[in-house]
Amino acid sequence: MAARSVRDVAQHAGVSVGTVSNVLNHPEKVLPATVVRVQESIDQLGFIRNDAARQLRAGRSTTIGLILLQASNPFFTEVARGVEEGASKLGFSTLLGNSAQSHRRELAYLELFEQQRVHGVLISPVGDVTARLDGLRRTGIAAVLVDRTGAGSHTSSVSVDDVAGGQLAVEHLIEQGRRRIGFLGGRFEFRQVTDRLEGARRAVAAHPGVTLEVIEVDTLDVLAGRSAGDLLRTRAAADRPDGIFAANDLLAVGVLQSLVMQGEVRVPQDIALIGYDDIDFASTAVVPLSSIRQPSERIGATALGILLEEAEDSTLAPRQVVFQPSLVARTSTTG
Amino acid sequence: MAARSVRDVAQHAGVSVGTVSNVLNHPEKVLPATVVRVQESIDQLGFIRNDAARQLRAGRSTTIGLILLQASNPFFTEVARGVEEGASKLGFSTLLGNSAQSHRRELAYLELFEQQRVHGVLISPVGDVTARLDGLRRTGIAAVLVDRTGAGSHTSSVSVDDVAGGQLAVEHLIEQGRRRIGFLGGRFEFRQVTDRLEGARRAVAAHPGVTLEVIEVDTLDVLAGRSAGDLLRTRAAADRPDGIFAANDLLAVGVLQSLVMQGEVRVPQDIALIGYDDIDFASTAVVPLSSIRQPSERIGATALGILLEEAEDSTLAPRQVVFQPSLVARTSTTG
DNA sequence: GACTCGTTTTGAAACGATTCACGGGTTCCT
DNA sequence: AGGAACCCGTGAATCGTTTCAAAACGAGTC
Repeated sequence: MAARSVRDVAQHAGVSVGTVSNVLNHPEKVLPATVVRVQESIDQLGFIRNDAARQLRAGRSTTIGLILLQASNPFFTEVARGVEEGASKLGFSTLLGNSAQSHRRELAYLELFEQQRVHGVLISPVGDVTARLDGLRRTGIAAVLVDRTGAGSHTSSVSVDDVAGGQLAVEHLIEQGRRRIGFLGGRFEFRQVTDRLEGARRAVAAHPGVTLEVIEVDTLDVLAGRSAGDLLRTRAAADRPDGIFAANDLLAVGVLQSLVMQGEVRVPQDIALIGYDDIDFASTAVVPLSSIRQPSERIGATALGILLEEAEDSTLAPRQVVFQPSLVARTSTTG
Repeated sequence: MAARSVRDVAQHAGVSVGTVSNVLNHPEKVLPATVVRVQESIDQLGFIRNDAARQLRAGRSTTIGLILLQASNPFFTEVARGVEEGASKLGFSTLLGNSAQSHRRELAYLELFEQQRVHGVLISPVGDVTARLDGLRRTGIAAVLVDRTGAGSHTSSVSVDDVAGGQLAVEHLIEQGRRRIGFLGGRFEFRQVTDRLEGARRAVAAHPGVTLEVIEVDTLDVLAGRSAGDLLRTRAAADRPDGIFAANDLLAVGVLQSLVMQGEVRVPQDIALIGYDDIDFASTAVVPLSSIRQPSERIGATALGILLEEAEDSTLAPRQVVFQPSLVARTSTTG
């Protein structure tokens, strides 16, 4: 019942509403004694600012809208954490939406965020949202793409160089003396996957005598990895790869289970194995798994930074930040 | 720049602002022809409702505040998904806060949510927030506890019966013929852990001849499980448990790796193993892991339901809903 | 033509915080 | 003493939406 307003506080403290507002927002403009008196009234009445009224006046909120492609993916969870921490430090809150790879849901969130007049939008898009984002910008809402390059559009972006990641992985395998590289992956409609393969291709091309075999799977999970591993085990040792680069860690863990469980193939002695993403489970796998690590939290924090700058000054030229992934070498490649 | 308001739309369509508002909220009260005309103006101008103004008028928002104990924990992620999906279906949005087990952050979120005049608050609390929640309720903001019982307070709650879960796990081991049960766990300051142990105790007590050994670990992760497994392996077969109940799946996976990797101890022939939580990795472990499953999404959805009811009618008596966990039997216990 | 009903639309009054042009008061300078 | 400069505080106007009493209109009835 007790929803106190500035008016109540003003009355209680014997000042005008304007003064109460100034105590809240520009205390330096108010006589210290008055500040104290008003503050006491605020505490006594349990007054809490009504954010809706603030926003209405201000024209926009202090909330950042964040739309994730897939909330269950640890990579995005970490990106979100980076955003959230940075935002709360600066007094912004975060409204989180999970598009779950649905373009429809993604658009619904954009509409919701526009209704809320959010301060800005961070999005790892499913479909083509450039037009929609341009529309937002016209109404004064900045937007930044996450984990996708915005090259060619008016939108800034923060992404990771997956080609470099693939190259890093395969070059590491080659350095460990491997000559018959296998790329394990699938769902080539995802840019991430094709980029990683492209990186693998480049690494192989730079080293004469090294061959690349592409082993396609239907999904990027543990079970798919395990069946791929089962298949590899049936081959003659000379006929199978001596180094495998899996498009993600789940696949790699599956392969690992299949190879190691039977004791026939040793990792890394017979086959060196490297994954991608460096999920928590990579380091605790039966054989600690080498992987490629993306600076997920930094991606989120950086995207937030750019977003806030553009929210202040909409004339800034769009920027495309591309982070470089890094190699995490563990037993599965180094022995 | 172009932030159209109802006034703009009204002018463009040649009607009054009241009519525009009615088209938006009570279209049945407006002549169909007028609805069409107004709708066209809305589309042409690209008008988007200002939510802040709506909320200001309505007195509260259509946002649900959700405060999670630990966003990185899959259990809470799933709870959040349950809340989020239910909410968006009903036209509510979700504001997500991660207290990360910090009481300070938890309080900060509560304050933020009160400023936002959220429709209601769902919280898995760190510290004692009952007083704060009572305060919220007095200002018309409902609150429901998640994954913690609110017995004795004015607050409704939705939780899981961890005692029953522990009992279920150990009874399952006993049914499989195991007589020397080991409970693997630690951090006994967490109610969850002690409850699960209590459940194990009860199951053992109900079966004469069955013994229970508590094996304490410092953390609840894979590495701790692995060292515990290493320790067990050094014991004589007759002297070690023939059935192990781990306080969570991470521990269980660690034990599994240690036991199975050396080939000395077979799971489940020599030692049957069951975990808790049924995380994704349980089913894809080297030996598919039996586990206790909590209906996480349903917890979230149920909590949301109660919250919305209480938000409509604040005189409702608080309810304490306790869900029963279920057994997921896999190879690690059944062979 | 005057009347009543019922339907549709109108427009002003909220909601609560912020802003800003203004007024009253003091200090300091000339 | 007159006035400029400054400091504090005031209160009405504003943001955009919803609501609701009242007005406008049309159709039907006597």
